[in-house]
Amino acid sequence: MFIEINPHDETPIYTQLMYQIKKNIVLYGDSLEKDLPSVRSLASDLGINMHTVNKAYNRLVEEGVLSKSKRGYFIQEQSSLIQHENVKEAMLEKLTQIQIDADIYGVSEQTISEWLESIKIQMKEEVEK
Amino acid sequence: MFIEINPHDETPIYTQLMYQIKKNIVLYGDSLEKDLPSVRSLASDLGINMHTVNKAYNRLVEEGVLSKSKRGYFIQEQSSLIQHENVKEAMLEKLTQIQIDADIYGVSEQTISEWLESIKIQMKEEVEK
Amino acid sequence: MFIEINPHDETPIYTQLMYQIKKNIVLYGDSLEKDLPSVRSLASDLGINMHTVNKAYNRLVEEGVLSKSKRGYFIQEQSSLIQHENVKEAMLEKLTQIQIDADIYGVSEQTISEWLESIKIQMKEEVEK
Amino acid sequence: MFIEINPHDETPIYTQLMYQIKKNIVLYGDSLEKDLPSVRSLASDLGINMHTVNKAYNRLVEEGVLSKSKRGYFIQEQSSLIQHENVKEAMLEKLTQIQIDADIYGVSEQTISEWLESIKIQMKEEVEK
DNA sequence: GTGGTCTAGACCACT
DNA sequence: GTGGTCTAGACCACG
Repeated sequence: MFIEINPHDETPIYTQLMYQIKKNIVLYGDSLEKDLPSVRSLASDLGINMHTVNKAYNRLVEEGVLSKSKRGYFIQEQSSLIQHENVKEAMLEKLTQIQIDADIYGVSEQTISEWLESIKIQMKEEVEK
Repeated sequence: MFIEINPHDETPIYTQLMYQIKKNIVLYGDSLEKDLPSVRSLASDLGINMHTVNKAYNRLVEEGVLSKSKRGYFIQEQSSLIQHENVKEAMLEKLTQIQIDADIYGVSEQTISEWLESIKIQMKEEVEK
Repeated sequence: MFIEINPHDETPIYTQLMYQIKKNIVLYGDSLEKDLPSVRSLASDLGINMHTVNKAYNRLVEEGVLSKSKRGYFIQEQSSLIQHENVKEAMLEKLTQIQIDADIYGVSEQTISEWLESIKIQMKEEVEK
Repeated sequence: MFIEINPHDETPIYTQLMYQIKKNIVLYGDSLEKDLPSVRSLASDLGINMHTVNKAYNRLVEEGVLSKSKRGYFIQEQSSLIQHENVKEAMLEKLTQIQIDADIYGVSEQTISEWLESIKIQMKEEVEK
């Protein structure tokens, strides 16, 4: 797990954490340890509070990305992931906002495609590091 | 201006307002009145707080979508819109999150394209109403 | 809202709160105020911490019983309640445990029906108080 | 004894164990060996901690389902089972919660009866395996 | 005044 | 040593 938190970012730490964890799963997939670091150890590693990690973990359990037991948190098999309605709604809202902003700022569809491509490339490069 | 606010939504009202105004500009463009309703009247029309309208207007001024004068707020000429760095960053962040969620939930690029299409169609239909 | 918390009960306070709120909705339904007391005021009324109330409220939002906005928490229209899988699973697990315990302790089906009846009657009586 | 433990489940392992043992008694009754596997052997068979098995056994002794002697744990004669107050209270609490959830989610009494039926059928089918 | 987030620290249940 | 729960208190965003 390679996790980076930017404390000066305005997006909540727990949200950053959620996406960092998802990113790790997407990038490293099956080669990752199935059991996640304990809330407390990850918290101290990242220099943040235990409760913040806890919130991120539990949100991911709600989303179906993780599972929890009395022994800790685990990465769910990707195949068993069912797309939750809330997640879809959140994606649609973001897409709508992107569409409106693109229209008003004159950002072409092609530009957006290029941005997406560069995001993907950047993610792939992180794997190879 | 056709503006709909959902006070029971989790997204801040001022954000909703910003996108509703942008949407109107995108959809109706030049056929719109250039001067916006006064802060007070819009607030009372929508049944929301004056400060909230103020915040939305001022943010849009910062983004370059509106301009402010002694006599009120005006829609900027679209041609003069400069893409602000903040806006681009916000769009990139949303795109990154969408990309990660799409990967982890197995949403194909095609599905996302379809979603985008339906968003556009839905917006066009609103014009014809 | 008539809410009673038993601090000596082993079931978590936030769980007790969840069921107390649901009970109020079931019993008093439409005659209830749609907006709930603020997390902080309810917390101080009950002599418990704000975060505990918060947790109960948010869980109920997840279950679809409440909705939240920037202005506070609201009771959802009962008609719009969709039964979440998690809730059904929890109910099934409880039923299974009840069934096993009933079998092993020789509690007849009739006795269980009687218990259920008395629970219902007790709840109705609380309304009339 | 056919015992299945799901270590990734949220319900405590010792609780799972307790119900699995009770289930075996209900299903196979007198045809079961009266003496239970030793704490150590069951723990290693199931790949769980010794203390966990111990806790489950001791709780069942408290409930009157098992008895303990120098030589190990034994299944009590069912006829001698006295219904403990704690057990009844636990059952009543579960029933109350089920009742409230059923009311609020619009689950009819008939549906609950059907669920109970399918639970019973499922348990019977396990015997025949 | 509303909730959201984050921190700090304590005690408990489970393994 | 794992997470769960609860408390206390601070600061911030929103309205």
